[in-house]
Amino acid sequence: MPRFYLTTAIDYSNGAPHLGHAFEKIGADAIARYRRLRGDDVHFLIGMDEHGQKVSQAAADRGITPQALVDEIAIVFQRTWEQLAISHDQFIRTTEAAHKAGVTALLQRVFDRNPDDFYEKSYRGRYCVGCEAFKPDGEIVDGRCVLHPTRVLEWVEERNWFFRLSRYSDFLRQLLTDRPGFLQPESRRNEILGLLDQGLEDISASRARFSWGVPFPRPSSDGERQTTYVWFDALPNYLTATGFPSAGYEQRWPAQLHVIGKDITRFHCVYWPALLHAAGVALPERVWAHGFVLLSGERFSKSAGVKLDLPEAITRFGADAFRYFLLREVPFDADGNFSWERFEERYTADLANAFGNLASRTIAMIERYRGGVVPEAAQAESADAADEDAYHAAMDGARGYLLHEALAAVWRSVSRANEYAQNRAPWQLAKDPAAAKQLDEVLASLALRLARQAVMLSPFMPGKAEELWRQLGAPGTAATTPFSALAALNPARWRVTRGPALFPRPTTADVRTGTGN
RNA sequence: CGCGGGGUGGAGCAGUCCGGUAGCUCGUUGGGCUCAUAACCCAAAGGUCGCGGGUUCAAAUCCCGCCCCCGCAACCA
Repeated sequence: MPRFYLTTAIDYSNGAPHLGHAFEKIGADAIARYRRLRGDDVHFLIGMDEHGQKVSQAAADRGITPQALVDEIAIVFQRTWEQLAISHDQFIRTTEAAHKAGVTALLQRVFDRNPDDFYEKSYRGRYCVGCEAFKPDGEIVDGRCVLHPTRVLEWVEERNWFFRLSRYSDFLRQLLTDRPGFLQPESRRNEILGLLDQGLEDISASRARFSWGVPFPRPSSDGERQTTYVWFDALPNYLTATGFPSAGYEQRWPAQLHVIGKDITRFHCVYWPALLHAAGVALPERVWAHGFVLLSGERFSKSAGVKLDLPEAITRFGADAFRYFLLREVPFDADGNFSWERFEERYTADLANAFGNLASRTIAMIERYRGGVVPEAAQAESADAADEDAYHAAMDGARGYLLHEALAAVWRSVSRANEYAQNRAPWQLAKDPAAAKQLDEVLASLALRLARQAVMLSPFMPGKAEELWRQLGAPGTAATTPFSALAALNPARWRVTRGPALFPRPTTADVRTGTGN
């Protein structure tokens, strides 16, 4: 059974989860669920990045300990992931003892194997607490950081540990060249190659200014104990989650896939492989950098504040519809827009009218014409081979993870089923006793198509897929019906049950007030 | 200045790598069906493919120049 260890970026404990966090989790979750249906041994990791000066400062402002603060935030995130039916197998937090021990061990391995890779250097410049970084002149306007104009830049001189990233340029170029699939989509790979062409500078690996983090494993020459800098703490979570450095971590590592936002490709495709290489640890197999969900064409930012209430957005049409909308509307390899107008359009057209109604009419006809039992048919045709191929081609990773294309393929098959119903007109066949066999064939075919669609959609809308599966009277659950079993699926004798509408049409009140399903 | 992405019927997008009737969804209009969530099916109208020039028998697609929008700009998820 092939292993499939996938991760998302861990989220920074800096407020409530927003649409961007949700998009990444939902996309990765669809991939995880898809791999399970293929029969892979999936391990799906998500988590929190809980260290850093911003956290300790925010905690101090509220008069609580940093640990109390991140505990609180972790619960809010976990509740949201539960609401969205994220099927992660593990939730890592960088404040866990095992993680901290893993980071220490990883850095220690670098010291052991490449003693020159960490060195001390003085650095002098203006420091932005918002960015937790020194700012070059180009990013300073009126003495303030352009990203955090409300904060005052501090003039700081400190001696830190640095990582000799510059010596890994060739290694990284080689990595991206030899393994073109290591980083996708292509545009992101080109960006990183361009970055490498400009040459890499060494990066700092420790901070003296705060202690909320993992102690850097080696004291400075003056005896000071610094704190590991964020990326050297956060990135290793993927590795420490496997139990590294304890024996057996290689059962899971290396990861098959890191799902990240396009803004942090540099850290995942430059810093991270270089660090692992320096430590002599295997590299992840691939990185997928998705785009952003924009709100009316603009990126929402931490500093600009959340512009969309996530819990409300999820409850408005339900978690399944929310997942569907995001993954259908926003290409997983590029940016896309979120708007209520589009959401309502897609909900009504795709979910209620096309798909929900297909299920409704099919089940109603089986009840009305065949007493609620799917008839035996000599040939229940599926006729959706091309769409199913397209679905898998979009999902299996060969071209990346084009979730929106996979959904489009399923909807082609939904349209085809509605056309089929129209053309075969079972309501006419039902009037003619001599056409009984034809009617059986049409009803069985429609039931079969719906069942296959339910399985294909279960990675995207696990709740509704299961509901449809139950209404069809299909055996077991959609989530445990592997793709390999679809070819032999036969709906004969399933007892259907007409339930409430799968996706009820929104009422005017829903649209206006934002309540409802 | 630089790097990346984008500018295609009313809206949102595909097509551009490998030139040759401009495609999809929504919306609009007309028709059909009546199993179904006033859903479904068929058809039609609607586009100087950002602007200008060039290559070519032929360009949304290749080349040159320009305009506009968005993001990044080395240590911010």
